[in-house]
Amino acid sequence: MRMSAGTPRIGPTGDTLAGPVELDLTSVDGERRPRADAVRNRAKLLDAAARLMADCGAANLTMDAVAAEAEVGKGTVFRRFGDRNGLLLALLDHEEQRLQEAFLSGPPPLGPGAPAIDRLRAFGPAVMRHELDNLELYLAAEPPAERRCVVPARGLRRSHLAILLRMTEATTDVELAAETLLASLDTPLVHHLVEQRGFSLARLESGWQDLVTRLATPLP
Amino acid sequence: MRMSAGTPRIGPTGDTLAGPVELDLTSVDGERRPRADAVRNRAKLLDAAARLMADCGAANLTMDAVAAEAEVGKGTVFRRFGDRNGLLLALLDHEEQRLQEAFLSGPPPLGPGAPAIDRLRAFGPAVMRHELDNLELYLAAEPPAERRCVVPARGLRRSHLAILLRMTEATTDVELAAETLLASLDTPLVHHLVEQRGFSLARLESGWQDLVTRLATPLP
DNA sequence: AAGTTATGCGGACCGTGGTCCGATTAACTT
DNA sequence: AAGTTAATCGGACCACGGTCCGCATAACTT
Repeated sequence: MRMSAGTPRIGPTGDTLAGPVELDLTSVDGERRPRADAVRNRAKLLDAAARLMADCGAANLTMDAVAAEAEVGKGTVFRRFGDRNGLLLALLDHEEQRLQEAFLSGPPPLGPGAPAIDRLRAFGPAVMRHELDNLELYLAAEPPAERRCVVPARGLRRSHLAILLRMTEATTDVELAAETLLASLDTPLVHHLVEQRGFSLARLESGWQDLVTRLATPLP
Repeated sequence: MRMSAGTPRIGPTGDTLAGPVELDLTSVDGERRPRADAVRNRAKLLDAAARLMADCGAANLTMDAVAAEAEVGKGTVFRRFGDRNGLLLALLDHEEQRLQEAFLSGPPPLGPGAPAIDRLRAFGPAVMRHELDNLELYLAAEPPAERRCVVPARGLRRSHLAILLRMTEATTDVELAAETLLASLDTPLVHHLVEQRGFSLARLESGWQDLVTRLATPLP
């Protein structure tokens, strides 16, 4: 459905020697350096999207409108981001990176420096808070069923959890436990619990702590 | 968004006595008995939808096509089911009921008669198997983010889990634990684990058992 | 049986997501 | 500097989900 990607790639580029060093920089695997207008347009589009999002809310963010606001053809939007969801995901990326920094290299107990179990305990609340802070975006960018589990951000969270779990004395199937933890942080779920069912954030957080404890403690 | 439902309802029906008994049957709360052609069309639509689903797959199930196949106007489809998702949900309903019967009144250990902990242990595998059996439908009928947690089927599963959990010696926040369990059975998640990540069903099942055990066992 | 009402019907209509292909132009070659 | 190539651009185009409103008719009233 998406691009054949089967271009033979028998290099008729500068090849053997011509633009040697920087070619390594831009093309790790034979990729092409993107054209100047392409990156310019990408930036314009993201900017326009963010602006419209702020003004009209995510629901009214139409692809046509983004294209118009960015003064760019509609086709360009789809070329750059694949589909509406891709655009939203790209927007989300920025926020997500801040979260990632926090648990990859931020201060303990979330970041490195604290015992794994404490980092695990801190992870849930951090994610919940982060997602509730950027709720609209996270809800709007929710991918459709099949792709939901494959979104890169999820992958990172997943392996982070798995690594931490493995450092505890847990006897469980670590991979699965990570999935379980991940699932319990699902944005729409958390949102629903807080908004429609009246769970306090504190309750959710202590629920998370409890879950972590139970998963990281060997059964008697 | 859906019907005002504010009709005053000062009963100009047969009222005080005319069609007394069956009126109670059809109108529990003053509701109107649906018109004959309405129920006929509803049936025709569900039938047509099922047929198309079997033939072309869920992805190609367009509302126009269903209307045409049922020899009915397009408006009727939307009137009856609200939106595409409503139609899918209605289709799903039938299968879901079979599952519900199984854990509400079927044979133990899934149904009543076995200790709560065993029923809990049996619940996960039953749901997973059921959803994987009707995978296409369950995936297609996945509601969009906001409504996902509110779908009736989910409510029933939730309270069932909560009730069983309360019957064990669990010390946890039962409501939350039920949500966690529910989340770990999410159809797209299970599907993804099995298909893309190569988890065996057996592994998922024993993962479920483990999770139940940990949630239903008091912490030391 | 005929009249009245309000419920359901149907298909023209609209907005939006997504595709396609000819014109355009950046990057590389000579 | 001019030419070549291949990727980008852009907007006309399409399909599908969802709405609307005048018409038909089932169910109730007399």
